[in-house]
Amino acid sequence: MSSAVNKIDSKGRVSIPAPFRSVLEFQGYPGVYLFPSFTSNAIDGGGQELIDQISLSVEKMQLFAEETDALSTALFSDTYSLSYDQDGRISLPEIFIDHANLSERVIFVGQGRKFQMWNPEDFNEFKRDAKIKALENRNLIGPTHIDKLNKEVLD
Amino acid sequence: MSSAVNKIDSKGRVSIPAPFRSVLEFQGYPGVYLFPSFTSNAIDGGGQELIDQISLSVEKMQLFAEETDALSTALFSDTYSLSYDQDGRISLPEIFIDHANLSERVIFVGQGRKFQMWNPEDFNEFKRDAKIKALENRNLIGPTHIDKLNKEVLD
DNA sequence: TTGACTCCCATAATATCCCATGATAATCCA
DNA sequence: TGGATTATCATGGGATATTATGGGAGTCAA
Repeated sequence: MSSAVNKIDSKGRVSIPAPFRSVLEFQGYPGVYLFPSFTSNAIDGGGQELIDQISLSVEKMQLFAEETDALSTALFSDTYSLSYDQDGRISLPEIFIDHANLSERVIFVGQGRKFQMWNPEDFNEFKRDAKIKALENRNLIGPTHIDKLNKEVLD
Repeated sequence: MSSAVNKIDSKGRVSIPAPFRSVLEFQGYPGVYLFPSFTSNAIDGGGQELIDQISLSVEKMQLFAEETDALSTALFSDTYSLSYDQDGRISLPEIFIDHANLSERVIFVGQGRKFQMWNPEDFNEFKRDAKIKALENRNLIGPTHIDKLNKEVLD
């Protein structure tokens, strides 16, 4: 839960927000696993638990061996394990910079056991769209004062 | 239900009123979950139960799976879990200050298991409007001396 | 060498801890 | 019962700790 915007400095380093670090350290090791999100221009991150969980669900699909190979290749080939320095900073591999369209600032968005890193502007847009879609959907179910709601939510 | 107006001090701290704290602690942990209200310039607050309620209402919207994920990401990114200090104070993230238009004072309005935080003036206005609407509705049902009632209620 | 990456330290801003105070409410007791 | 003593609470503020960030200096490899 929660989100925080941090700066990418001239050396390409960025601080993992302290609250996120304590969760990661609780899971075992002082570092993060990062991989590009499939569904958006964001980076997914998490600790040991996240990786364990992913490998587990891949293994469960073993019936379809060929697909599983392809899938785990796709999943893990771009996964990096980055340990952060004593100040809690990592330096982002270029592939993530590209994938998430990052430049000066990153927003860290908590999602329970994992988190995402976004270009802040992209995330705002994403957030706006998500709310609009939700409101449109509500409108299908029962007529509401959608203009008013839009205004409230989008402000 | 009760309400209380507390001060935001120079360091940005505000006391959670003691009666509210005892409800929160009863729910499990010495802290609050806060998020911006969908429908007004207020902050919704509560314990664990409140979070469960959010996830529930997201699910109730019957969106497609990706839309559900997107919406909960969007909502949770603005949801903070704040533990208060031994004096029962929290310091408010900037996003809440902005959303609820807060400056010097906050009014805590109890609503059963959850509560809202408002700018006191905004809340008065909201209350006034709500009463007017209620009166207008009554007027639709059967003619009443609405002007007189307005005067009585608003004074 | 140059560039990429560490490790280490400095600093400013913020958050947290801890204690003091005044106000109000609750309790006690002769 | 009424007045005095005790809690509880909101608030202020000093001291300390944490955090994000900048930058110097060292390491290693191409």
